[in-house]
Amino acid sequence: MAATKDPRPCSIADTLALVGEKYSLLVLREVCLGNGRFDQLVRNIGAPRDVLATRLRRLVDAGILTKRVYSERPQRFEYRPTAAGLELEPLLMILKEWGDRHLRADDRPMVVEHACGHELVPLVTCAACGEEVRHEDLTAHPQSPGWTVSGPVAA
Amino acid sequence: MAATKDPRPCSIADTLALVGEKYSLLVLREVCLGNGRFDQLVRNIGAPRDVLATRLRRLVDAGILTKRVYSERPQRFEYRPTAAGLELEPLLMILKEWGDRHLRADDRPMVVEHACGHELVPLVTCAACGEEVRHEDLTAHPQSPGWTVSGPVAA
DNA sequence: CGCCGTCAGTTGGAAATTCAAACCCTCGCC
DNA sequence: GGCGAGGGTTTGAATTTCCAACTGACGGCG
Repeated sequence: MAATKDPRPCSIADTLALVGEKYSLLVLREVCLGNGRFDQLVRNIGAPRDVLATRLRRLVDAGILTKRVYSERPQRFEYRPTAAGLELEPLLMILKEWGDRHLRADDRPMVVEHACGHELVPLVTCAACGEEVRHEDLTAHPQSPGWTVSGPVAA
Repeated sequence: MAATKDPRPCSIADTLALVGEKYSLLVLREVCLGNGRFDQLVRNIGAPRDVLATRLRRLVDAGILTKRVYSERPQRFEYRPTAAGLELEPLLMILKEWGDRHLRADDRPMVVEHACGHELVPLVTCAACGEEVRHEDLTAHPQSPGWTVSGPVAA
């Protein structure tokens, strides 16, 4: 799990170090759906119980989930997303949208409805101008020397 | 890698099966930055060469990357994102934004500029109404029986 | 009380992956 | 001929994953 050499310093990599392991984002999915109990997670995700236990510890440590007691005697727990965890939900929506479009043929296993009454189609926009983000409109500026980018990728 | 039992059918899981393995999204990052050559990828990502080779094959098979010859004699290759690959770039922006906000203290290693002249702050919005997506505004509707959701997660 | 069932994990050992370094092959260049 | 770059593959050891079984604290039932 240690970094091999010294790769590009990057917040994407840092975030993935927390939520990029197998099953972690599926845990977040279930927890966002309100299915936060251990056995529900095992069933809905299909992960081995030990791996799941490890992931849950990590996500709680990272401040993405909290472990709450929903019943003393018998003691029973439930995992819920923190505010920081909920901020990752858009990630799930984009993964879902991509999968629906590219991997499925009109048999979407889940439909998400937005409060406005329409089915949610998530769009990533620029907070400053409101435009949808397109690759050609982006320019990356590395802040540390030595970590260059090779310019825009033309079609 | 086989699914343990039969977990919830889900496009999020399907998409993660393609891009959720270790390093895959970092490959996409580099390729979107224009650093598509094998040795660049090894250096910038810090992945073992063999694992990287495996990931690249998988991403090409999935239609997320293409392998192009940029020089015959000596034969040299370069990986580039396909249209489908570029559609995953917003994912990277959200991971970056989350990491910048939660994992860093004003030492962002990369700044992305949008064509509008401002630094990019990605926002996920509803295509129908334009509003920013908030957890409380979403309702999930599973399409297959047996895969319930336990209702909204209150604060 | 004795037994069964649920929930939330832990344990143990075999199987699959990852890691790191070394190696290979094709070329261009001097 | 030797060196170096680019783009991988091979090898063997170190980690992780997987799976099934087990634990332990209860609650309920007869």
